[in-house]
This record gives sequence, C-alpha cells and structure tokens, in this order.
Amino acid sequence: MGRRKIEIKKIDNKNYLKATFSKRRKGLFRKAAELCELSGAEIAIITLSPGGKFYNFGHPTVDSIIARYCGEETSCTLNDNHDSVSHGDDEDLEGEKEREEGSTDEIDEENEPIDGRTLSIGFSKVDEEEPINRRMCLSIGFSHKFWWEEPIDEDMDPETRDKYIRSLKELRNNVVWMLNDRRVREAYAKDYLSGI
Amino acid sequence: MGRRKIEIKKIDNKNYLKATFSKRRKGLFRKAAELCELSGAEIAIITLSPGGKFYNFGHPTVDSIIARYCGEETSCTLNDNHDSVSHGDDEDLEGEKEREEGSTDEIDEENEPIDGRTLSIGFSKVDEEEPINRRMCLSIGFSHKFWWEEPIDEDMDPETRDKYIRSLKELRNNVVWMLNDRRVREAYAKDYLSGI
DNA sequence: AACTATTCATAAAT
DNA sequence: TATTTATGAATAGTT
Repeated sequence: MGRRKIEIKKIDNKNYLKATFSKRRKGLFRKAAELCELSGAEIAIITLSPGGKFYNFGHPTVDSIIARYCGEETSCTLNDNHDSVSHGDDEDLEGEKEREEGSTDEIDEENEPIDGRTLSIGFSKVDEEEPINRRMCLSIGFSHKFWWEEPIDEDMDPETRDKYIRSLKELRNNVVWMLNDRRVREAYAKDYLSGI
Repeated sequence: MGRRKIEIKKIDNKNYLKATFSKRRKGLFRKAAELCELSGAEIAIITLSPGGKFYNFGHPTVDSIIARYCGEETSCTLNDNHDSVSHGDDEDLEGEKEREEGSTDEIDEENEPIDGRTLSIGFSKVDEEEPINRRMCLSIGFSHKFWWEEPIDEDMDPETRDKYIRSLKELRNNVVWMLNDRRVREAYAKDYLSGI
C-alpha cells in the first residue's frame, strides 16, 4: 500500500525500519480499535519492538484481557471455546486458513440488548458456581437500575454487607466523577494518540 | 475500503457482524504477521469475540509474550521501559485538545503524578475515618499498582474479602470499558447534569 | 465463500 | 521529523 509493493522480509536499514514499525504499529492499533467498536470484541495487543520496548493496545485494557485469557486457559479444556494462532517465522499464512471454525452463532444471549442510551455496570448475579467472567457483566439498555440497587449477596453478614455496598456506592460515585472529568478523558485520548 | 465508507460504530445485524468480525480479524492478524516479519517485533494479539470466544495471534507465541509482559509489569515502576495505550474514542476529543493544562495538582496529592501514559482507577486507601469522597480516588501515573493489590479491609472474613476483591476487579474492567465509550460518557454526563 | 468497486493504508518522496 | 501523494492492499456490499 505505497508507492511500490514491498516484499515482506526483515528491513535492514534502521531508520527505515523505525519509520515502518511506527507507521504500521499505528495502523495495526487503529484496525484493532475499529474492530472493537464495530463488533464489541475485546482486544489486547502486546508489541515488543525490535528495540525491546513494549507498545500495547487494550480495549478495555491489556491487563483485563490477559486476566480473562489466563482464566479461560484453565477451563478451556472443558469447553474448548478457545482458538490460538501461532505465527512462526517460516510459517506461511495461507496454510492457516484451513483451520477456521464453523460455529460462531453464539453472540451472547445473556446480556441486555445494546441500544446506545444508558449503561449500567452490573452483576448479572453473584454466584460462586458461575465462571468468573459470567458472574458480573456489563449491561447497556434503557434500565436505570444500577447494581447497587440490586440485592448483592444475602448470606454475607449484615455488617460486612453494608460495608461492601457502601464501598461500591462510593466507587460508583467516583466513576461518575471520572466520566465527567475532561482531564481523564483527555488522558485516555492522549494515551491513544501518543501510541502513534 | 469497500464499496461504501462505513461508520465505525457497533454493527447491529448479527450476520453482518459475524462476517465483518471474521474478515477484519483475519486482516488484523495478517497485518501483525507482516509487522513481525518486517521489523522483527514480537506481537501477541488476544481477541475475545462478541460471542465470547478467544482468537489469538502470537509471534513467537502468545504465552511467551504475555510472560515477558507480566515480568516487565512488576518492574515497570522502576525502569519505565513500557508504554500502554488504552483505546479511547478518537472522534470527538479533537476540540478539547486546546486546554493543555498547567494546573493538574487537583487530582489528589496522594497519587502518582500525571504523565499521560497510563491510568489507574484506584483507592488511595480504604479507611472508614476518611471523608467519603477521599477514600477512593483516581490515580494517573506510571504506577501499575492497582487498588486491588492494596489491603482492602483486613477484618472481613477471607471468603467475603476475596469475593469483594474479585467483584471490584471486574467492576474496574467495566469502568475502563465505559471510559472508552463515547456514548456512555454522554449518557453519564446527561444523568449527572440532570441531577443538579 | 468468492468477487469487485471503493476506500484505506502506507512506501516513497518532500 | 512531519506531511503529502501515488499506489497497493483491505474490505463493504454483492452474488
């Protein structure tokens, strides 16, 4: 995609390498961001540059996705809801096209439909038996019932439960504070743009 | 790059969503592979599809890169050889760039200084005696120590405490997600302002 | 899943 | 180093 077609092989010239790495990393992150927004996917990209520096992209965050990935790893032997592609040096990409899955009809029926109006941070339920990434969920919808209005966990002792609920209420207040703090939004935007 | 220009927003139609996710994920992985070969970078991409399925790319492998990333995490407060991007919405933040602030000492003196690199939502401490809006706070800085790594409340019974901490971790993930969603910020701003 | 009109990404130039 | 532009590559809509 430039003035000339280039061969995909290691670039020798250091200056050209730096420029290309920078441009293409930026492009890669933009593509990832678009894919997140279009599909609602969560994506983490960890890039270790030839100079040994990390440049990472995460939506919502690298760490949250790694945590889920690592968590999922433990149960993936049971439900096999997991796919990995390892790209080695001598490996050609075409060969990997064969192993594409045929079953992707499960888009997540458990959550509220997205309508773009309001969002509540919510537990679907607090249940020790549920896998960790199912116990709590994000719901976006018309509802203004926030999680701190729902029963939390009835068999906590009352004092602890109150303390717990108060903490979450305060966290909610701070979240609203943050959401309305332009500096925070700017910090996020700057993070994104500085990654270019 | 198609017959029409499309807006980068959540796709409603499930079939179209599936097709687009599949095409773009493939494109993303190809771009990553090219970047690896051109620059010699190591890249891991962890994708959690809207259907809750993982699709990963790794060169040389996802796990080896995660291992290095996690290792780096623990020492990043010391050596600062680390960069993270949280994906914000790049559309509507342009106009706000004007106000490069010179006065950012408002954020809470107990926290790390703002540097525009990383952001953590954190408690400074959990302390019943502190005023309610000081117990929990926002910290922006190099530090990757998040609040759930701090002692929360030692006289909770261990099981409840674990439950509490896990809940807050998930909540934190959702908060970051929210911070990156323009619609959510707008919805909250509306809620917030109407409450005055 | 394959095609192609179009938009997008970027290699080279500036 | 940043910006511009010509061109190759990715993909949206179609079949």
